[in-house]
Amino acid sequence: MARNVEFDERAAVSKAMEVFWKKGYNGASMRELTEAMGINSSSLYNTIGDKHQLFVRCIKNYTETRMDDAKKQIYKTTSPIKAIVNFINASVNAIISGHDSCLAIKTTFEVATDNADVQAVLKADSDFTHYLLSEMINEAIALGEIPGGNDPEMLADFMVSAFTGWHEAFILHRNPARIKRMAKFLIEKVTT
Amino acid sequence: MARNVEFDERAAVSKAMEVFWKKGYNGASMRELTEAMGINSSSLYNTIGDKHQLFVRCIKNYTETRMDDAKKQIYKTTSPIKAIVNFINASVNAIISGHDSCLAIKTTFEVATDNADVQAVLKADSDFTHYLLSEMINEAIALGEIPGGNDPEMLADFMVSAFTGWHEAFILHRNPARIKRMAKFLIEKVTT
DNA sequence: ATTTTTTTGAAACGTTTGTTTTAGAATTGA
DNA sequence: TCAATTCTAAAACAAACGTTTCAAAAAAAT
Repeated sequence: MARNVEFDERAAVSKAMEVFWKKGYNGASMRELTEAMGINSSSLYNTIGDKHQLFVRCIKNYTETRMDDAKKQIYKTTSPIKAIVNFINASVNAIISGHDSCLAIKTTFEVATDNADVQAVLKADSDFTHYLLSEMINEAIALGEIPGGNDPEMLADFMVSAFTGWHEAFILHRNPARIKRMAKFLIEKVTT
Repeated sequence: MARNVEFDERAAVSKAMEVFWKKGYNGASMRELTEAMGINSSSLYNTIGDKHQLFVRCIKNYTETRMDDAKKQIYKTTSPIKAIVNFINASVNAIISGHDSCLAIKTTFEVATDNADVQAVLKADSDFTHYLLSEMINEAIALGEIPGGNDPEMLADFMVSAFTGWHEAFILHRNPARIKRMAKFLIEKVTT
């Protein structure tokens, strides 16, 4: 038989992801991407495929990494309500620590509107976070940590939506205090 | 002297705006834009300028139209609290009635991150909405329509952020009921 | 060691990109 | 009416786009 693929596909996708993150789908060129990945375009087309397929791999890599991190962070927390508050605070920190916003949100507005593949990946990511939060809220209610007056699924939706809005607010106003005040209010309204 | 510009600049910008709205900044080509505007590229470059200047004009047109509409809707409302609730419901309707999301939000994530001109236009729009909501909340508190326990500026921030999050949620899940439930919760938490 | 298969790098593919040029039509003020 | 000026349309611009081709290098299996 013959030789095997030389480059590390995982690492290459990770590099490409950074380019898409900074420039967006339409703003990133194949030349920038392959240069960042350290491979030739022929290698890319032979293994991963075209620009669209590469992009799908990149956002999958992004969402999977994020889902794993969320799981890790949740399962080491002692109580449901602490897990919820930690989750909110982690989101705040991610927003105000400056990195180029969130790739999933950027992609939702740039690509998901008219591309089913991409929309499905991002929906799955959103569903996962939604499920995670719903579970925590249900547990918190069961333990009497928060009142049961509101639908947990709605609360989970509301939290996820809030995070997205905070990202936009921070891009426009660059003011960490405003984000923190909103987070405080959200915690108060969700847990009491 | 000599002749005047033949085409209607206002109408042309409005047509270009629709193209940017659907395709995004990087996704829209000058040929698509000039074709939609019904003019030749030489006319465009002679009057408005290059792609970037055209884009700035388009988002200014978008935000100014929106600000005018908001003013009209507010000033014909009888009480502050009704104005606030109407504002939230108008936002919900805009989201679930399907149009290609919101141009301002799309642009915030695609362009505002690394372009100061565009960021300034969108920040001005955000500041306007923020001011409008803050005023209404202040009046509602003064009239005793809602409790004064929370900072009106923070509440205004929170509302604007929520709207953005709902846009994302609707793109991913296409479920009007989920948006309406969140709106009901927001109204409840802001007004009681 | 040789054959076989696949990867690789560099160059080239035809399009499309944003923008400019050029020649002529049009409209104004005198 | 005529000269002055500025508009418009079509074509052309170089550069960049996503993608493919092709010959040579590489490594697996026989």
